Amino acid sequence: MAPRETNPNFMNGVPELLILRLLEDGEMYGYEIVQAIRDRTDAVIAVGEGVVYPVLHALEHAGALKSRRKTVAGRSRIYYTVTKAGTRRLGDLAAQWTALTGAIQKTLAGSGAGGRYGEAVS
Amino acid sequence: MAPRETNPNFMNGVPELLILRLLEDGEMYGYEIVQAIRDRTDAVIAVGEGVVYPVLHALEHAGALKSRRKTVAGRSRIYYTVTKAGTRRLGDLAAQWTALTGAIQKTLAGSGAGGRYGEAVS
DNA sequence: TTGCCATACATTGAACCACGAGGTATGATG
DNA sequence: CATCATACCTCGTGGTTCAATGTATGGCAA
Repeated sequence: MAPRETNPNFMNGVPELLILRLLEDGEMYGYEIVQAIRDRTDAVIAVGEGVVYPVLHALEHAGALKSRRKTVAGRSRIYYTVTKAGTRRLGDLAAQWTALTGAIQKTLAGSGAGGRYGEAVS
Repeated sequence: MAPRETNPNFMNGVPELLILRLLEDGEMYGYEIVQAIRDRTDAVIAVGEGVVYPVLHALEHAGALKSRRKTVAGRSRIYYTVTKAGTRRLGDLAAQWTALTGAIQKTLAGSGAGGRYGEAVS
């Protein structure tokens, strides 16, 4: 038989994708990102700080982000910016995501004459 | 502080969704489902048997599927059919999935004038 | 007739990611 | 002066998915 070959962790890294995309529009700090995601998705997606901070650190460590400290109103913030490598990574993740959702969408829409689940909800 | 409230396991259950959707078009057996998913998605999504069988058992246990044994060409197969409860479940999952991808899509498309990541790939 | 591969079922251990809870510290508000 | 919102961080847990492995049978070729 064909030697297994399934695609590993096929739908992870969405927080990473969202974070990179938000930062693409301008520098932000962690706490701000948490709220931005909640706000822009009408709370459909709400990642906690326990998700965001580790991702931020990992991305910086991987060279996809760079940070600078800044103190605003006595508050110390760490602003993150996307590097060139980060933009590439964003492109990759976005492409993967598009392929994945496309495939699922296609399956949902299917060819069945009966119920159809691929249409918009509202 | 605002009592946390993130949305738990926000993108799981995709295999379950696909399996239910496939079975909606007619009864199938496990091994067949594994290949159907790979075929219909052009191998973009490929779940292993180790994913499919447990899901099948769980769904049957939950009353969303019912099964019947059938021997074809000396091969013993277990065919699964969606129950009324399964159809409901499928509807729920599909709605969740639509909401989720919609939210992500919106964020990807964003308002940024620069790069846009929400468009189709090809 | 003896391997070998595809079919067809199933289980298991590890890996991974996201989650929630908790922890520190400061400024504003009452 | 106490409480809340800001702002950072880490750790343990839990749920899913993964690859690997196991069993058994049928078809096909050497």
